[in-house]
Amino acid sequence: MPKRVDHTERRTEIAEALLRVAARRGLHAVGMRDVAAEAGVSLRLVQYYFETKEKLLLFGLQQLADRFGERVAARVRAAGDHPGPRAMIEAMLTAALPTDEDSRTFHLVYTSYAVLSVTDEVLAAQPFIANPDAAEGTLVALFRQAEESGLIRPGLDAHLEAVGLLAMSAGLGTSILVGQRSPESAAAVLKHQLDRIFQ
Amino acid sequence: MPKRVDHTERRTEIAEALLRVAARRGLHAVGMRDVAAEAGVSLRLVQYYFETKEKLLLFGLQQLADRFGERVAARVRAAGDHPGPRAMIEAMLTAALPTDEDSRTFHLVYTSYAVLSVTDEVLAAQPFIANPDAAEGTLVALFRQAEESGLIRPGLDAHLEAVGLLAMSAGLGTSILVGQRSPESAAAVLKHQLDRIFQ
DNA sequence: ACCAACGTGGTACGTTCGTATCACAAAGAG
DNA sequence: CTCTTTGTGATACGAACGTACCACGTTGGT
Repeated sequence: MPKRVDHTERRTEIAEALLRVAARRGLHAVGMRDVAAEAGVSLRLVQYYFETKEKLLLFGLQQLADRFGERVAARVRAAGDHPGPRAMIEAMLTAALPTDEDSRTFHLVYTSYAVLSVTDEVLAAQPFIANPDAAEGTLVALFRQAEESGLIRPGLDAHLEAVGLLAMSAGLGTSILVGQRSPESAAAVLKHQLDRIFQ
Repeated sequence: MPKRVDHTERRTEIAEALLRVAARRGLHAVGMRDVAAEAGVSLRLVQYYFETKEKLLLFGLQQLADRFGERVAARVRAAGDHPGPRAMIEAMLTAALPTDEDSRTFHLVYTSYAVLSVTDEVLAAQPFIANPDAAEGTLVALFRQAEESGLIRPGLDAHLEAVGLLAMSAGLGTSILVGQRSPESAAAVLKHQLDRIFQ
């Protein structure tokens, strides 16, 4: 049976299983055995490809961030061939809202990781600063571009707007997740905010 | 030794211990024995006053929400004798930001509960809808009041503004918690947003 | 003064967790 | 054709967890 196997691919499959279980039962309740069962492999294999649970969690977080990046990129591409800054910004912000099962998973698991990273030092590492910072940078650039095109009233602080919008989007996402708000009303709030900034 | 004891008071003490441990090591890592040690009582007593861990968690969440309500109320009172709507709104929103150790605890543990409530049905019960909804209602009322006093430009949607600001505050709080943003810059973002709404 | 209920301690039980160990089959290298 | 490496299974181990059980001193009611 033991053909030579691609480690990276196998690790990805197992990490995907981890994310599925985490989405279903919560990240705190995920055990090595659950991941193994979900991936359809033995416990030993999970141990083999990720020596320790911590490394599995780390890889899973990385994977989650990567997948989300692709999701946002796809959304932006779907916004059209030459989308204006407003359309791109709206696509980015609404992509982060938990509207379908995939984005629900992302939001829930990512938030779980964020909570873990506060008390677990080794998990606090890269992605919780790098990833949102990148989104912030992109948003700032889009605002600057919109400003030069005269689409928004001049003199507004691109950085403050970008940070505020991202925080608002994240907060709305959480309230959707816990069932307090509908995705539609959250999108309306974001749209309202953008309406005030643009034109 | 067994004097007749006030159950409510004892339960409160134990719940406070739970919150302290949760703040230090994360809610997911809290065990009954940890709570007992932190409260300075035996494991048996924790079992005695809360028969099960689930009930302890539920009570702890209630306690956390109560304490936060008091905190916000104190902040609003501290804003002055006859604070304008703007000052009250700003007090409410900044009270939710994790600036000191107490509010850090609140934000972290509350977020942990929120994450748990998504997958744990019994925990999803009351406070995650009731509490934010109350804040939303208060904010809406303040906006209406400000509108009637002519402090803000007419025709703005009080509900959309309230929801957006609360979400922004929550999102900023999380980014402070994970170390991405400083409390000062988060407060500046909120202030900027309020500046645009008022007058 | 007795008796039932209350408050408290100690400890044991069954389960689950992450990790380690042992064994072995298949495949590439020489 | 051997031999070392790689992949995989089964299982064992020690710790920690939530909970249950048993014993005992104290208190208030009658």
